[in-house]
This record gives sequence, structure tokens and C-alpha cells, in this order.
Amino acid sequence: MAEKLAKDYRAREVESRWYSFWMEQGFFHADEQSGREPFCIVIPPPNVTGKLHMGHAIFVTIQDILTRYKRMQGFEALWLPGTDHAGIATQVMVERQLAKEGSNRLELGRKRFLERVWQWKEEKGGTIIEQMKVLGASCDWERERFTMDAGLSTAVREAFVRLFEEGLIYREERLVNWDPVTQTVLSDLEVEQDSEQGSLWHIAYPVEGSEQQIVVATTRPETMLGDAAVAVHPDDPRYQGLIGKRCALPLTKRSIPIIADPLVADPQFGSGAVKITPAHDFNDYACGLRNNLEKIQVIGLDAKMTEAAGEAYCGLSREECREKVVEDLKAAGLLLRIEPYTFMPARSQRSRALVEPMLLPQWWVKMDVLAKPAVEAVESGRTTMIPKMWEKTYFNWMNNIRDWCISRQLWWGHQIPAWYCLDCDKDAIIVSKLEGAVDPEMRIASGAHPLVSREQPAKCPRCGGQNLAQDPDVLDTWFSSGLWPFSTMGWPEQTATLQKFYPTTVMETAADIIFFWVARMMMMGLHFMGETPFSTVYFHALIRDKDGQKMSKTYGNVVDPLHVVYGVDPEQLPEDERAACRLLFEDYPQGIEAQGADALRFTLAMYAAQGRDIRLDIKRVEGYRSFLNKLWQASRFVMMHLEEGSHEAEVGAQLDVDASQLSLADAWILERLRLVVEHVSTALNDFRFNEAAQAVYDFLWNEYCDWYIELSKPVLYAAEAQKAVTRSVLLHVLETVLRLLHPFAPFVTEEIWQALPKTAASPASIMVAPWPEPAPARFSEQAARMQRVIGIVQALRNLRGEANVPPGKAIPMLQVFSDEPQLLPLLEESRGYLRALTKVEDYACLPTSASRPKVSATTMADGLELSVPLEGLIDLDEERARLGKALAKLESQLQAMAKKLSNQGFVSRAPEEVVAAERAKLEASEAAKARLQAALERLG
RNA sequence: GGGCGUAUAGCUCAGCGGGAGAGCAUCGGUCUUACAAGCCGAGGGUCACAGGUUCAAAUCCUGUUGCGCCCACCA
Repeated sequence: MAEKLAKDYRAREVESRWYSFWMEQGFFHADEQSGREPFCIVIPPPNVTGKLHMGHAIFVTIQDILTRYKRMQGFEALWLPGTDHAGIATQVMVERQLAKEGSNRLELGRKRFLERVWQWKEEKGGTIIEQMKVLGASCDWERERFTMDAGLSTAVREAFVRLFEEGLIYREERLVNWDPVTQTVLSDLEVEQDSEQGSLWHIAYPVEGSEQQIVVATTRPETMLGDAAVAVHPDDPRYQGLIGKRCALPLTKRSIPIIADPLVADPQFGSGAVKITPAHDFNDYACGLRNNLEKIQVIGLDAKMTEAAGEAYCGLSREECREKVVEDLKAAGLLLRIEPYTFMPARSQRSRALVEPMLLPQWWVKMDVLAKPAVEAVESGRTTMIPKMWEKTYFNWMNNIRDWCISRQLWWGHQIPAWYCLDCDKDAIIVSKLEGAVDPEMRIASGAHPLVSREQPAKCPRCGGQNLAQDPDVLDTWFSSGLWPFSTMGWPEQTATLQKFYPTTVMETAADIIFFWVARMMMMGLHFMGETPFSTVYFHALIRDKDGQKMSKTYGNVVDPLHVVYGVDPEQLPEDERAACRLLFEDYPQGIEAQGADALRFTLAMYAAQGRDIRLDIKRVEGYRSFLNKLWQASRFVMMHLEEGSHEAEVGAQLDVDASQLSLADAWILERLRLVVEHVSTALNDFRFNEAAQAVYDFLWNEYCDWYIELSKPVLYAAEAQKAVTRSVLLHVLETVLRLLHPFAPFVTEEIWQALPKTAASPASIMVAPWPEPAPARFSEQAARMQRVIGIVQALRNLRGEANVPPGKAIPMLQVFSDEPQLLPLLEESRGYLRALTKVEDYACLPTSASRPKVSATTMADGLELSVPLEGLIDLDEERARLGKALAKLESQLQAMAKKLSNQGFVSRAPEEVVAAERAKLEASEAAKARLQAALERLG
């Protein structure tokens, strides 16, 4: 028959063919009216600014595997896609563009800036979506959402207003994390602390009315200008006389008290005395509240020193001020020493800027009330996390949760639905920079009275004034993300989609956003929907480079998934992209060849063992591309031997044959197939993707290709009578494997599947073909007999290799010594197999008492003594050495077994079948030893 | 300071109570009519260390060490 598959497997050619077909056929669309059981995953929305990286590649792979698997199983499978507006990230990116044009957002103003961001979003925001399609993502694109869509914005306002009305959202002035570069407040989670090398400056503060000095140590000497006290431990004997006295704050004209505070001063640390800066340190702020200290703000929102820092320092940056303070202290003789010190400065996750604690009014979500049911849902198992260890992390954070700062001083995002009356709440507006302008630089005072509402209020309910200004802040991006599982389905409307697909089935994401996102979805879902948003959370591993380093552009160890898919030539890359992949190109100076999306997906599935980071090695991707090539070639083999018009693949049907028609090999492969179908399903149900992929890999390569196809050859080339059945089995097994493999490698399986012969009743695509169901065990007895033949073949191949008998050389005679009566028919039945696989031309089955030929090579297989008379073909010394080695190995095994069986404890306490198996093993090994010894003796 | 993960062949990793496994790399043999990105065979490991539980431990427990991660306001 005409060849339908090209001779070579060319991944990218195959992959370019099918995605549009699937789309046109509407296979990705999930119907909320369907009577099928729902299965739903909502995508972790990638940043709309994003470009595909390995983190995306792994979630696309795993979520697509799950979705395709469930879809084939007959579920109404919805994988709901979308993107996130990613407040800071997007705003910063567009601001950078503006900077290139010599402009900035203040110059444009809020309205035009936002237009500009939207324009960018419309033009470029689809990149990441297109890239996910390259990987084969079977999302329902008709339902694609964006966190700033009208619908989702409605949901955000609804959630905000309800939480406010319930008293769970409030506005309050507190010390918050200020990022002076992006000019916004950050939540605790957006602040990172890594240890850095710094110094500890020891400064002497003169005690007033005495010659004494009190020594404090600090990592931030510039903050001393805002000190409000020096604290010591009340029990510290060194300072008993000083508590209550005052000291002169150097470089200023101020005098500050020496106070006792057991919570902030540790007598073991340094001098035991600590300077207190309530306005710029979280500990000191708390201490200030306890002791009623003044909060002196010496650093402004621009991270420059304020007037309160004193004339000499006002206007300096924090770094400049530090230098000057240190210099001035030195000059005053008050800087006692500087010691190197490792500390943990707080940095903005986004800008890496040093975070400055600032006293500012912000919007907060009260978390303890929301957290409680979310903890309970996981405790009770209504939501389970895989791997399980993450539940601990989740509990730990949830049980110590602090209120969530949700306002951001950005423009790109959901503007807070709160208004202020400019008539009766005059003090509400603070204009910080542009005189007289409410927008863009206005800020809202801490005592203001917000009018929170779903729509802009027409007038002030207090005074009737119509002069209302909306709160300029926007919400933390994660606020809208927290609503994602139901806002994407039309909430607050009670839509049919919500009815059908909420709660969703699986949340699949990375563990680094367990607090940012998963915890918040749990809380919001339970609060607004009354149900946990998903029953299982599966956390995939973090992808690192092959040496275990986190991938980073600056470090240069990035592996770009699209480079893997399409191949990459470093010469063709722009400088910055080449730099990001620098280390990869050191190993692959010529770049890498196209591996294809299927190979990348299969690799990621194979790597996805639970609870372990992935060290991605291109070599492994290449290995799995070879595997797909193997599948391709095997398919070509099968199709080559099909006859036109016959042997249609009956998708999903059981093979229409009975045991009597099957050869040993047929029965064996069908039994193995049954087991692999079972195994793959169980593994996928348990989220053990690597195990599922491994099972198909082993079956296809090591059983179907290495054995069954080889065993089928003598039949296809010679045995007319058996041909038809063998062809059916070849095709049936291949077709089933394609379906098992489809969720992992959707493109190549579709390509091959489409080329197979089909009936009128066949589905239009493998992706809507039924998932293989495990067949009942019908052929296990025959399969076991075949396994025995395989053992004989392996033993003979080993013997041939070890005895240096060239593969081309036929073995004229094989003698099998055994007293088993059932052996003769088995060997008779497998005559063709033995000849084809071992080049044994003839064999004889003899009782163990029969005499052996003088010169022969001997080996044991499954209790059978195999003897190949090979006079002149083998080197006697080598054969002696080979037997000696085999005997030594047996001997050591025998000793271990004998020791085990002589252990009274083992014999009496181990399960009977274990003991029996051990005894049988011992007997078999002893028999084998005796035969090999005899063979050795015969060689003289 | 608290918590978590991890240590298995040269490399990357499975296995997680009863015979130490895979892929890559290495060595030997093979261009056999699906596939040399292949086929056949081989070598290679005190399963980090020390204790314990058990008839039996790579696997369970305790401790130690190395590596990695997360949380936490200690100057």
C-alpha cells in the first residue's frame, strides 16, 4: 500500500499540521449544557507581557495532559485560558518604552497612559497565547479571559464592595513596604530578603548631664536622624542607672530618651542598647507605639532625606546621606568602629530596590476571618495538595496570616471603587506635587471618608455634593487573580458555566505562588462561592538548568522552550537573547536542533516526579525525540504490512479474536498491553506523570518494538495462515498505544493515527477517540509461555555475545536439556521465533540424563540447560572463563539465599509465600550451578 | 530562629519494606528488508555517614554532614 508516513520523523512538519484542524473542528470547546461529567482546570494566567519560558512549558504540558486525558475519557473537559494584567510588570514595561521616547507617564497623564498600555496589550499581548498554542495547549479559546476585561472588572468591584460592606476591607495608616523605584506600596509577599554583606556601625550617643556615652549599633546609620529613643533591656545591669535619662542625638539638636523595652533590646547583642527609629523600621515602629514615641519621617517617598533630617542632609539620597552621616560622626569622634556584617535587607521583588518602611494610609483585607474556612477545607480534605508536603507550608502561612495590603500606587490595574467628596471631606485630598491638581499626583489623607460603591456615586450621600474624586490607587494584581476561578465564569452572574464547572477539578501551578495565589483563591472562592475552588492542587516542580541553578537571564543559563521546539542557531540570535542562553551555547556551540513540541512535552512529563526540582538537560530531550522517532518508524512498519481495504483499526474496540487464533507472541503482547493500559491510567489518576510516560515508553520500545515487531516478521514474511491475525494485533496494539500517548505527544500521535485505516464510525481525531480501557485478562497463561521463550532467546543472545560468535553466523543446533514434558510443544510452537531471533537452525529437546556433546557452550535459562555444540566456533579458554564467571556469580547468590533460609526468624516470621519463593530460588540456583559445573568439567 | 525538601552507576534521575533500575556516557559486536536518532551484548553502585526498628532496610525511625528551598521584625 502507498506509504502514508514520510520515511523520516520531522517533528516540526508534523506539528504544523494539526493545531488549526483541532481548532476548526471545535474540539477544544467545552459545552456547559452537556450532560457529561465536568472536568475543569482554569489556567494560571500568564502575565500579558510575558514570553513563554520553561515554567509555562511545564504547566501547559501537565494541564494539557490532564485535559486531553479526561476529554478522551468522556468528561466535558474545560481548560479555561486567559492572561493577567500584571500591574507593576506591565506598567514598568510601558514606562520603559516611554522613557526611550523621551517621555514619561506623568507627562502623558493617567488617561493617555492607560490608553497607551491598552494599545500595547491589544498589539502584543497575544504573544504568550500564540506560544502556548505551539505547545499544543487544548484550551477553550472561545472562553479566553483577561483580568481587566469588563466582566472581570465587574467581579473585582463586586468583591471589593462586598468585603468592604462586611467590614473585611478597611483603610488604615500603618507602616508599609514602600518601593521607591516603582513608587508604590508592596505587600509583605512582594518583599524579598536575601543576605548581603554590609557593615555594622557602632555609634556613641552622649548621655545628657554626664560624661557617659551609650553605644548603639546599626546597619543603617542614616536612619539615626530619625531616632526617637535609645532602648535597653530593663534587666540589663549595665544600664540600670541610665533608664529614664536622655541623650543628645548626634548631628541633630534633638534630645531623646533612654527607655526600657524588653521586646526590642537584646542584652546579648552588641552593646545591648538599640536606637529606635519608629518611622523607618517595623520593630521600632512597634516599640514606638508601646512607648508613645514620636514618628519622625526623615526619608521621603522619593527615598531622599526630608527636611526633618536636618538642613545638612535634606535632599540627599539614602546612600549619600549614609556617607555624610558616617563622615560627620567620625569628625565628631562618635563613630567607635565599623565591623563587617551580614544582614538581610528587604528588597522589592520587582525592582530590587531597597524597600523603605513608610507610614502611609492604605487599603487592607482582614485575613483571619477569611483564612479560617480555607484552612478547614484543606484539613478536612475537601481540597488536597499534591505533593502533600505543601499542605504544611499552606497551614503554616495561613495560621500566621497578617492583613493583606491591597492598594498600589500604580495606574495600570483595577482602580479602587472608592470616592471622596471634595465638598464635605475637604481634607481628604493631599496634593503632593502638582499644585492645585487633583490628578495625577493626588494622595488621600488617612482620615478621609471613602464612599465605596459598585458604580461612581452621582452625589455625596452626606452633603449631596457632586464633586467626587475616585481613589487614585489600584488593587494588587493578586486581588483579581484570587477571583479567577469564578470571575472567568461570569460571576457575579449565576451563569450556566459556573453551574457546570465550578468548583473546578484541578488547580495546577508552581509552589512559589502558593501564598500569592492558591491561598487567596481558596479564601475568595470559599467566601464568595461557598465552595472550595478546586478539589486538587497539583504543584509542579521548579525548572532549573542541568547543574541545578535557577534559570536567569543575567546568569545566562536560560533554556528557551521555543528554542528547544524549533531549534536555535546562536548566530541568528540578537545579542541579549544569546547572552541569556550563554551557558547552553557553551555546551552546544552550533546551537540545538529542532526537537519539536511533542519531544519537549514528553521530556517534561518524564521529569515530573513529585517533590523534586527539574534539572533540564537537552540530552534528555534528544533521547525522547528518538523515542518519538521509534514510534514513527514502528508505525511505518505496521502500515507497510497492512493490506489495502482490510484490517481497519477499530478504535476503542476489543480485538475480535479468541485465544485459539492467537500465536504465543500475539497473546503475550496483548497481555502486556492490558497491563500498560492499566498502569498508565492509574498513574495519571494519581498525578504520577513520569510513571505514566515511562510505562508507555518501556512498553512501546522494549516490548512492542524490540520483541513483538521482531516476532511478527517471520509471520508476515512466511506464515500465510497467521498473517491476518498478526496484522490485526500489530495494528490494534499500535492504535491503542497512540491513544495512550496522545495526551503526552498530541501532534505526532494525531499524524500517525490519521494515517491508519479507519471505519466510517471512527472519530474524526484521536483527541476525541475514547481512552483505552483495560481489557480483561484473557491471555495471561499464553503470555507466560511466551515469556519463557523470551528468556531462552535472551540467554542465547548473551551466550553468543560472550562467546564471541558473530551475529551473522547461524547456530546449526541447540540442545535443550530438561525433563519437563510441556517443553517440547512449547519449543515446537516457537521454532519460528527462535530461528528468527537467534539464528538457531534446529534444536533437540533431551532429558537431563542424556549425554552432552564434548565441546559446547552452555547456559541456563529459567531452569533449562541450553547447550550449543559449537566445535570450532568457540574458544575453549574463553568458554571456561565465561562459565567460571557465571558460577562465581551464582555462588555468591546461593550463599546469600542459604544464609537467609538458615535464619530461623526469617523462616518462621516472613510470609509463607516469601519463604517458599526463596526456597524455590535456592533450588533452581543449585540445579543451575550443578549443570554449569558439569559443563565446565566436560571442557576439561 | 522555625519549617520543608534532597543525597542511589561517570552524568541526569526513577524506585521508597522482601532479587539494586532507566536514559545518556563507556566498552565489544553489528549498516539485518520500520528505525545507525537503529539493533545485539557487556562493564560499572558499602543506595551520604552513624545508630535504631524488623525475620528482612536504598526504602521506616533518630541523629550527623553536604546541597537546595520557604517562612520569621532581631540592631
